[in-house]
Amino acid sequence: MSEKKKQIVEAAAKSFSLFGYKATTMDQVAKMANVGKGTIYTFFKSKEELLEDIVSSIISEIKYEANEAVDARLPFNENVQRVLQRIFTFRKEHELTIKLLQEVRDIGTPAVRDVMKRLDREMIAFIREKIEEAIAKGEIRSCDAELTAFLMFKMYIALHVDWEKEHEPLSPQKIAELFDLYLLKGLSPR
Amino acid sequence: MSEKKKQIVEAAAKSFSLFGYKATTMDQVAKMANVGKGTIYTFFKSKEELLEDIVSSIISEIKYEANEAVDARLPFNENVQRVLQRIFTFRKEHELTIKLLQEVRDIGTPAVRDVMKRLDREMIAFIREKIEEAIAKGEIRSCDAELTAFLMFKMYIALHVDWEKEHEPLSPQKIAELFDLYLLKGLSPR
DNA sequence: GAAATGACCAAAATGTTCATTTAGTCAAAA
DNA sequence: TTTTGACTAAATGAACATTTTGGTCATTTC
Repeated sequence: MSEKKKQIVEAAAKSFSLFGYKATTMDQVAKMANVGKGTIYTFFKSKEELLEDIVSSIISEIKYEANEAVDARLPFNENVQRVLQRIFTFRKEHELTIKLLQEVRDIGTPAVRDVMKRLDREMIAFIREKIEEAIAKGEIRSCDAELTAFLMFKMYIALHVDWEKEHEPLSPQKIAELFDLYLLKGLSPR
Repeated sequence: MSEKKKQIVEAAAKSFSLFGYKATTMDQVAKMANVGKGTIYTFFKSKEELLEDIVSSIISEIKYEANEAVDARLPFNENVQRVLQRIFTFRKEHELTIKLLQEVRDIGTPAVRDVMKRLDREMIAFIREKIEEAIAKGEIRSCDAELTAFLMFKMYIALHVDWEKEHEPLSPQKIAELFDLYLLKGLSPR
């Protein structure tokens, strides 16, 4: 990747993270990246594409981290927990992700909404792969992998995000325990 | 309840249902109810309180219907399914509920958002009661009833509402099956 | 001559003004 | 005592002016 492009992406990521997508202007990005505004448009055809590119990097990063969390020697239920925990820890600690999720909640910027939806979809697809692998290996009984991944994801959001809106947060141990009790007991091999 | 009050409540419910909460004016309600606007304020101290009163009725109605769905001869897992199905069928078919949920989604009227949140909370409280009864009777193993009710509710929304945003809708049978497979298997008595 | 640039432009966002609408009140009527 | 609708202060939104901003492209730079 060209040096200029790298500067642009870094500047944009920093500005999005500091001020949000909407509040970041292309002039701002150009200035922060020390390039002319026109240069940005030789690499990206629009502001939205710049955001998409950055979010694609985030997705790769999360997938990488989630894979790091997998330990082939552990059973499926422990690994799926580790993966989900990594994904949501990332979501909760990564500056840019936090800012973008805030922006969706508070302003609802359509471009940001779309891109965060894609992030969710890709996370579900990632979990789905893990489930399919586990089915192939006979670690869990056969099931609709897409649906199962979807439910796992939604359940994790419920426990990790929604519950805290009206109750005391749950400890990671508690979440793991609940996840095991409710979702995984139903998937253990017959 | 006085005749006038009944007229007012009916008119308001009809107007909220047709035009939404925000687009309904108190003059409109007064006209539809054939009363002077001032009369409304002898029964309700504000437009918001009028909405709250109407939603309270809806809550009672749903609770009544959900109780109707319970058959004491059936096991817990079937009853909880029947209750949840009734609750969500109501949500999906009741004109006023539909309109108010749309308004929250499209405009985000704060008063409506608050009142629909209360509806959710009360539904969770209702399910919680059923769970506590089942625990007392030894039909299911002991668990955090609030948390379990919360998860059941969230899972039903995921299957009934969220899944359809990007996939083919699930049949009621399929939902029941999934619910049983994932959530209830983990609750069966040891 | 390929890459980079920033002045430029149309369009979108934002600020401003002002007439209309609306939730809520209260003196008068029923 | 109960009901009412004209009234008011506040909220809304239509209309217009101004500024900002994403994106382009003729010109410059190396």
